[in-house]
Amino acid sequence: MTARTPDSARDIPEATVARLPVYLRALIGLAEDGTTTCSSEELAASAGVNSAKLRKDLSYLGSYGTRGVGYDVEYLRYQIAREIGVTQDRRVVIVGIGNLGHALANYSGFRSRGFRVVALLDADPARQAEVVAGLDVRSFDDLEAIVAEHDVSIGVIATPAVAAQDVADRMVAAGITSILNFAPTVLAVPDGVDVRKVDLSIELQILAYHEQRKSVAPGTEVVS
Amino acid sequence: MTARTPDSARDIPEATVARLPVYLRALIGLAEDGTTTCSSEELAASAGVNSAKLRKDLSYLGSYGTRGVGYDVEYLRYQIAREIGVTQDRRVVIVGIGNLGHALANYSGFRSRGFRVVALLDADPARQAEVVAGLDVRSFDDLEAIVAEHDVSIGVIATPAVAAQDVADRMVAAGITSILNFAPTVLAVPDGVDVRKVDLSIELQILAYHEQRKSVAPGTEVVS
DNA sequence: TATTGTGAACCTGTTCACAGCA
DNA sequence: TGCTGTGAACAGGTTCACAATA
Repeated sequence: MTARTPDSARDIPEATVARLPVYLRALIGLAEDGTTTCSSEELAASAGVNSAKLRKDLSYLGSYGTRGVGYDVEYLRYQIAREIGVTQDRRVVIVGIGNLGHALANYSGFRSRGFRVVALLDADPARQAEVVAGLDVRSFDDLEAIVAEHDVSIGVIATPAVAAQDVADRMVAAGITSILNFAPTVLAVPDGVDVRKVDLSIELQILAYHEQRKSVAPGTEVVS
Repeated sequence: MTARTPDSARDIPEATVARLPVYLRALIGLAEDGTTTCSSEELAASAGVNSAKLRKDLSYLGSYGTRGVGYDVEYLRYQIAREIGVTQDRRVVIVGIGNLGHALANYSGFRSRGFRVVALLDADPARQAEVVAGLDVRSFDDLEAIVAEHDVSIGVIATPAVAAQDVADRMVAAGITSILNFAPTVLAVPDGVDVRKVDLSIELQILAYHEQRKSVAPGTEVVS
């Protein structure tokens, strides 16, 4: 008597959602190698997880495998792509076309995964003369018009930290509900807006912590 | 009778370690604003977490606050910096000087947080003519010599996916035990080597998943 | 009195181990 | 027989609520 959608189970755990793109990439790799069927063990190895976790994750989507055989690579690939929602194109704007913005604009992984960069924006008029990755760099003031015109669903912030909150506020006001933030700052946004952050210096500091602990000889911690 | 180190408690949970750099940044911001003391509530707000979590996290480091008063900003800042290990400089090499490698080499957050980029390496001889961020781009073959000479502790991989595993293998062989991987691929490394990955297209796909679910009207999931 | 530090309860995520099935 | 799918046990992380205390 449990209510279900016809085509996809609800309530996929967040940790599973974060791994689905990894599985998708692994499946694309297997398909390119000509593999048509794979076991949970093989796919898990390609994705860098253990097979129990993989099977548990896939079980939240449905039963797409065959007992005693494994998974059909193309079929599972399609099912995961549909679940993530990368079967339809998503429009992206990038704000802040410095070094990082350049790199993001030129990143080929966007196109190949259903994301289309429709505009590059920068507040600095000097940068607005440039053409990057085949797109004119436009004024940040055009944000609202561009979001409305292209039905933009994701905003990428690659500005300095000091500008990031203002950019986020403007994005939210313009109707964007998903933000990927590369600026090293905490963003405040209303409920219903998703923010994910990518923070280089935090990643380095986490590595530094573990590095520091490695250099201490094991057993040293016991003290009188 | 529990054994302890004199200067720092062991076994800090991984989730806490990942937040310490955020607290550190928040404290630096407060210090710049001239704040000398703050409550867990204030610091938590700056860091974008709730105060119970903040206090629990800090409790793993020791008792650095004063009941009824709060935390001394400078003192806590130093304690967290020491715990993370950013009080001593760490040497970094970046391999793969394309768009992203350029951006990383020019990123100012490195220096300000105790990380020093000592070399930029690329396998493409055409790129080895360049000077980026004041450093010559050198041949990837120089990796071992550079790691030995500068006591490099962290390697950053910003190459295409296809080259990343080879680069990681060479880094590990050269003695690097911490890797930050920007290439969209799963790296296999021996035990004792830490890898953290930053993957733009995975972040976008996670956002796309949530975006897709927002566009479905709530309550739609109940069927027949 | 105001705020920290923390046991206990709760929740989320992972792993185990095996029943179910092609 | 071999591999998936999953309940149950376990581990890790978060939140609550209050005792400890400057």
